[in-house]
Amino acid sequence: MSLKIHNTLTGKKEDFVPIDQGKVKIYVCGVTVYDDIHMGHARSMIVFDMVVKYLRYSGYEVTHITNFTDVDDKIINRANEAGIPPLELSARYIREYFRDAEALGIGRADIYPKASESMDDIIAMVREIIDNGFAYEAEDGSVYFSVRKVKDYGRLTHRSLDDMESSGRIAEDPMKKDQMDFAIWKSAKPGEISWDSPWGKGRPGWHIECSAMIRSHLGDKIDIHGGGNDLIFPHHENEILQTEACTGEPLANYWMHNGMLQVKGEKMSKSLGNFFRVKEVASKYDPQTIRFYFLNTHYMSPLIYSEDALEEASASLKRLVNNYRDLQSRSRAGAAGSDMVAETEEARASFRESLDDDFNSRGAIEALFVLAKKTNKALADGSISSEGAERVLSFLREIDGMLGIYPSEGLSDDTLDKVMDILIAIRGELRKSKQYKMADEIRDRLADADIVLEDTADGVKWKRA
RNA sequence: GUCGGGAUAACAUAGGGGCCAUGUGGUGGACUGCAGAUCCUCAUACGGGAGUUCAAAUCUCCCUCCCGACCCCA
Repeated sequence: MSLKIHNTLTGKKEDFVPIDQGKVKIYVCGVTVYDDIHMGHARSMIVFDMVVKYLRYSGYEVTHITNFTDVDDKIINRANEAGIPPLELSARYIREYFRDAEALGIGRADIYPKASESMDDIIAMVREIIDNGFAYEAEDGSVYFSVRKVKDYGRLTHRSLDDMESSGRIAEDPMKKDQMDFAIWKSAKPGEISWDSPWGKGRPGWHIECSAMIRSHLGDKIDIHGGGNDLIFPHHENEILQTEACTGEPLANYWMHNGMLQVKGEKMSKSLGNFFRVKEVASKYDPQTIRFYFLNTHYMSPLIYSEDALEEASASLKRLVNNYRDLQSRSRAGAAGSDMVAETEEARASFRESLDDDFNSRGAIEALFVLAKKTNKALADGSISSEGAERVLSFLREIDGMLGIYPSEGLSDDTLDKVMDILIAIRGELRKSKQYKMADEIRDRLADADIVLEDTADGVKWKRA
């Protein structure tokens, strides 16, 4: 069984073969930091977080890089409105990004390069592209990539240059030799943030930063390049051209693109104004629920965002969490019974098989529900041993390193166990003497403290809410 | 228009030639002082049309519709 990845470049699912055995170099496009991130960004972040974690789980040594675009028109405009320097604005939203990422349980990338701090690499690359004859300096000091110089434009987009040119809505730019040419260096307008370059003061075009940062941090060629599918054209297409203009080699072997989050059938985006900030959503739903919501569907599928959908995710996840809590309760009980080896191994195999199949997290979660059904049954008839419960729990913790959907806090608080034993015993006496009012009050007040008491045929059980 | 991804029960989603898919919600039971959880049970499916096949939700072809990309975007 081996990992398969849907490659946008070929449009097919392919066996994953890394450049260096046992190692993976992955670059995931980050965000332009001029505002808080929204749920669409969250989807991409959670998806690739799962991808990176699964690669590591599978034994690969992964180097993961995600960039920040911190120099750009929108940042400049926002900064002007706010009356602060652009890099101060972007620095602020980088801080907010990390705050939100943490709230979503996103693991840290190895490096987070910024455009503003990669200027030497960028300028060197622009110069190299010019030297190799793929770009030209315009009268105003901007540098444009000459798309007609490459023979196979559109490999990722699966369209020919002529197709695109005839359908494009590109504003006429007198500086360009061909209207499909794109800026890799933009000359500065008066008073605008800029860096010195051989072509005068200016700043990088949007696509060049990724090409330059990948090259300086990961080398000429990487294994996986990821991002939202809205980046396929022109961003990723152009990254390919820029890098190849220097190296003569393909930039990445596998291109992965996540599907868009939609609101009422329309893409969630800043420009449409239909976005929900991670901050708002994270204040109402815990990170586990948000992660479950996104991972409960394949990363490439479109997903329609709604509060109802999150509520449903919350209800669904509760089933898994209840099962997890019940297993913890059984594990504490010191009971005899099945060791659950077969069930756990079956679930692990099924889980891995799904993720190996183009990171099908939905299928992996389905395996968890199947396992929960089996263990619930065993819990209901008391046929699972404490060791068995612990075995299942340990498996769930193992895979949760990737999914991040189970409760994060530990439950092995001996003191709490003892206190609960006492409370349950006292409440039992009350119930025996039919003092239900008092018994219920104990239960209600424990609920306020996020501890759930359940009266079952096998005695009283408790778990955290 | 050109490219890409889709259409699966009430809803949200997996699957991808034959075998009881998963969850939410709904039905009826079991358990139960109540509540909750859990178990059992039932119902509702593969956009439309041709074809291939012993067998199609799954393969092929055609059609319809939806979303996205083609200016910025995760």
